[in-house]
Order: sequence, then C-alpha cells, then structure tokens
Amino acid sequence: MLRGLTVELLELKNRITTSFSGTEDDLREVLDLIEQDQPVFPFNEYEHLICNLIEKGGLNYNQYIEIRSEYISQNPNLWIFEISAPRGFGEKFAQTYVKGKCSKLKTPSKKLDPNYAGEYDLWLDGITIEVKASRAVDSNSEEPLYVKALARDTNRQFIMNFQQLKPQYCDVFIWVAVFRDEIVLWIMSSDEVEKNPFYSKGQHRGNKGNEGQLHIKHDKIHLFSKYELKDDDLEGAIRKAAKG
DNA sequence: AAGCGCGGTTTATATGGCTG
DNA sequence: CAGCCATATAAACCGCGCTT
Repeated sequence: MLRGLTVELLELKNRITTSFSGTEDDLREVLDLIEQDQPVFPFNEYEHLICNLIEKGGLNYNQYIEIRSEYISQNPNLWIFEISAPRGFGEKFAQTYVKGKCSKLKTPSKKLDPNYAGEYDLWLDGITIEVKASRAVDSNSEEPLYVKALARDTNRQFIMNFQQLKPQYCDVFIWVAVFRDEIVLWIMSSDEVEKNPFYSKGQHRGNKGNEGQLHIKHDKIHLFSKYELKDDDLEGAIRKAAKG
C-alpha cells in the first residue's frame, strides 16, 4: 500500500489486513471466515472483517477510526457512483455541479433564447453549452458502480464514453469526469470536439448522422489535459473556448 | 386559477456486440 | 483487441384532465 495514493475499495481490505498485528494464523482464520460469509445490508464484509480482527486482538478501535476517516476523506465522491439513473447523474448532478461553479451560467429557456428547443444545457451570455458527464469505473469488473469506482491516480483500466455529442448545436462542451476522489472538468469548443481524433460520429441508426461519441480511455486521458480546468475560472475557460 | 396524479415521451449514461 | 456503433433502462420532464 503506497502512502499518499487514494485507497480504492479493492485495496481497502489490504489496508486493513496490513494494520493487523496479530499472528498469520489468526489472520488467515478471519479471512476464511469472511470469505464464507454472505453479509446482508446493512452489515457488510468490511465491518465484519474489522470486528473479527479487533476480537483477535491485533487491531484496536483507534486504528479502525484512523482507517475509517482516512477512507472517508480520500473518497468524497463515492455517493455520486450510487446514482443509478443516467439522468439523475447527468442532469441533476452534473449540471447542478457545473452551475455551482459559475453563477453566470443560466438554464436556457425560450425567454433567454427565442430559438431554444432543448438542444443544449446551459447558457452564458449567448454562448450555448452542452454538459456531458461520465464516471471512472473499472472496465474489468461487473460489480456495482460504487464498488468499482476508481481514483484519479488509478492504474486500472477504464473507459469514459461521452456520447450523444451534437457539436453543431452548441458552442462549447463541458465534460465532467468523476473519480472517487476528484472531479475533473474539461472545456472544449465544439470544433475541438468534432476534430478530435477519437471522435466517432454516428450513434443511433438512421439518425441524421449528427450524433457522435468520444471514448476516453485510461491510456489516452493525458491527451486531454490541455482542456482541463485548472485555475477554477470556469467562466474564463468557457469564453476562451467559445472564441476558438 | 392553482395544484395534483398519471401516463407517455424524452434524455441521460453504462455497457454490449459486431467487425476488421 | 480496438474502435465504432447500438441497445438497455430508468428517472426527469411534459402535458392534460380532474379536483378543489
């Protein structure tokens, strides 16, 4: 376990067992017990493991509290992975989050833009903005999202699929990439999206050929760092992208 | 007129599957 | 295997008739 790196759920067990100072035999016995057990909500594998290790005497309450608070503070975004509905995540969470970063962003309406017909998500002084969101989860896991959620510094594989992209209907894209420990925003002009080498157009069969997708994989993500919002000046980034 | 309930429609992302 | 396209599915949204 490397210090300083975020503990992903898959590593938490390791973090707990390395804190155990008891004998190898006791540890093995407890791990076997956990393996056999089928926990039911609200009980779970981890509290069961910890209780058993404390009972064996190789772990104490303070260590448990330390592991617990470390995990909580390092994984502030896990609740976002519990949002199961696509629209709950994309619309309710992501758009609200982006709006919270810049009070000048407005939810569009016919009053604001007489031609508005639901083709974009946010509006800033006439700049039309589309918000897209995706969560980083382990590609090789079948577990629920909140179990396979990944940290930004992960070495596991993931694919973020930004889709239903319609560059012709907005000026600027804001991409919200959620990791269990961090939220990253990328701001790109629709031109930059359309010209991106990973942009693939066409999604729904028979559509007018105007909806594209763009997959960002773990090994390609660094190519987008130039679009990343780093100084928290979202308004400035949007205006800059809109000019391009 | 304002509010509610409800069913159909739209929109969002996660993931599957095909193809070279 | 990677890349592209397509489907699954669930909640948010919308509109409308009904009630108060």
